[in-house]
Formats: sequence, structure tokens, C-alpha cells
Amino acid sequence: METEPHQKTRPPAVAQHPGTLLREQVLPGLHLSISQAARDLGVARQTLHRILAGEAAITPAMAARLEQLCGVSSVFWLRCQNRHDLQRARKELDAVLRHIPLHPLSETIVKKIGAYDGR
Amino acid sequence: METEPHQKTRPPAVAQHPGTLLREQVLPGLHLSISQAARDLGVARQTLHRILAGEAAITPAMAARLEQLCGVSSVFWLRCQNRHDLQRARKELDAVLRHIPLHPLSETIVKKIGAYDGR
DNA sequence: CACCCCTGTAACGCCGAAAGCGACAGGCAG
DNA sequence: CTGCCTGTCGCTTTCGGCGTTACAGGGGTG
Repeated sequence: METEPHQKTRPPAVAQHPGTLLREQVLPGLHLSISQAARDLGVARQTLHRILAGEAAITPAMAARLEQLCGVSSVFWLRCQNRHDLQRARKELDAVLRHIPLHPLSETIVKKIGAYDGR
Repeated sequence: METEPHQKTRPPAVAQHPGTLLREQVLPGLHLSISQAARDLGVARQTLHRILAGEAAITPAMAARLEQLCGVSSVFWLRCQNRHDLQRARKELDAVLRHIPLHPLSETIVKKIGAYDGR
């Protein structure tokens, strides 16, 4: 911890899929095998496996299940997934995005809709 | 504003689709017609219309386009969408969720993965 | 040894959602 | 009348999540 001492170990600049967290941190912490966790979640073993492997995304439905399983907020899981999907989308649309003209939106409206500037 | 005076007009308890924000706040603020906005975004007019009508969701790709168009963060748009999808998923899975056993996850791990408790 | 459970992979098929396209009807300004 | 915007319908394609079946291998236990 040389950069910022008492920082919450915030997410890395380049986000890897949320499955890694599940595999390396959560499941061991719950003392659950993949197979057992899948049974508890009420999904196929392969379905969970695909997520751990990063081949499938965490859907809202899965996020809700996970929240029920380990108490970690579904919003958290979706946020992880979003980070991942977003930077993938940005790369693929890179060419298209350049052609989209930026129109200025008044600061009043930005605040009204609850979009606190940078986030 | 009787409940909490200087609150940011936070999102309503029951979230309606993000398209409403686009239609009623953002597009007028940009002085753009639906057709024109669709052209700028590089998508079909119907595609944008479906989102405004709440018949389609804001995908990561669309969120990136919107950010480019009006400067409002893609993360914001996805968060709106998530709120909406999540409460829909919860209702549909309601029965299933009850059967998922809750396993305790140590507080240390929760902090390590960056899931700040309730969110 | 056989038996059982776990894991990883692969190959299907189903289904729903996003997106594009064409077309039509109605509104409204020029 | 002409043009532009809007809402809506129908159709097609594509993609991704999910379940199912199946096979191969590891590892522990009676």
C-alpha cells in the first residue's frame, strides 16, 4: 500500500469479470463448492461455472440470487458487471462513438435527473 | 421538499424506466427531436423510441452512446436500468429466492472485495 | 478395487431481448 | 400539397443466458 494508505482497495483500473471475485473470495469464504453453490442458487452447475469462467455475465436475476446466498448486495454485483461490459462496449464502438456529436446539457438538468457529474 | 430539505432529489422508491428521463428531461434539454437524436446516436429511430417507451432496456452499448451524446455518464444510465431490471427480477424470482439459504460471509472478505455493506 | 463427489469442457437446443428494416397513419408547419 | 416528426405494427436476424446431456479426469473412502 504505497499509493494511498487507508483506501478501501478500490476496484482496479482494468476490470476483470466478477466471476473471479466469486471464485477466489466469496465461495471459499462461504465454504461452498461450485456444485453446492449452484444447487443452493437453484441453477445448473454449468451456469455458475460459466460465470466463474467469465464466459457469461451476471444478469439481474443472478445478482438477486447471489445477494440471497451471501448477503452481498445485488447492486454490487451488477456494478462489477457493468464496468466490465462497458469497457468492452467502448472498445467495440470506438469508431462509432467518434461520430456522435456532443450536445451540451445544462447543469440544471444534470442535477435534476440525479446524475452527479462524473458518475 | 418536506422530508429532507437539501437532498439531491434522489431517485423515487419505485423506479420507472430511464427512457422517461431521456424523453422528458434530456432530449428537450438538448433541443433534439427523437429522430434527430437517433441519427446522431447512429441507431434506428425505432430503437431509440423503444427505449423511450420503456419497451427496451439501455444496454452498455447504448449507455456509451448516450454519454457521448450529452455528456451524462454511462454509469448513470446503467444504474437507472439496473434499478429497474432488479426489482422486476426480484418479483419474478420471489418464489425461488425464498429457497436460497443464506450463508454468512465474513466481514473481512466483504470489505476486501469492495462491497461496502448495504450497497 | 469400486463408489462417489467434485471439476472442467464440449455440444446441443430453447427462448427472450436487442436491433435493423419496411411500411403505414396521423399531426403539424411551410 | 409537401416535408418532417411521431407512434406503431410486423418481420427477420443475431446474440446471450440457461438448461440438459455427456464425457474425462482428479481425489477421497470403504
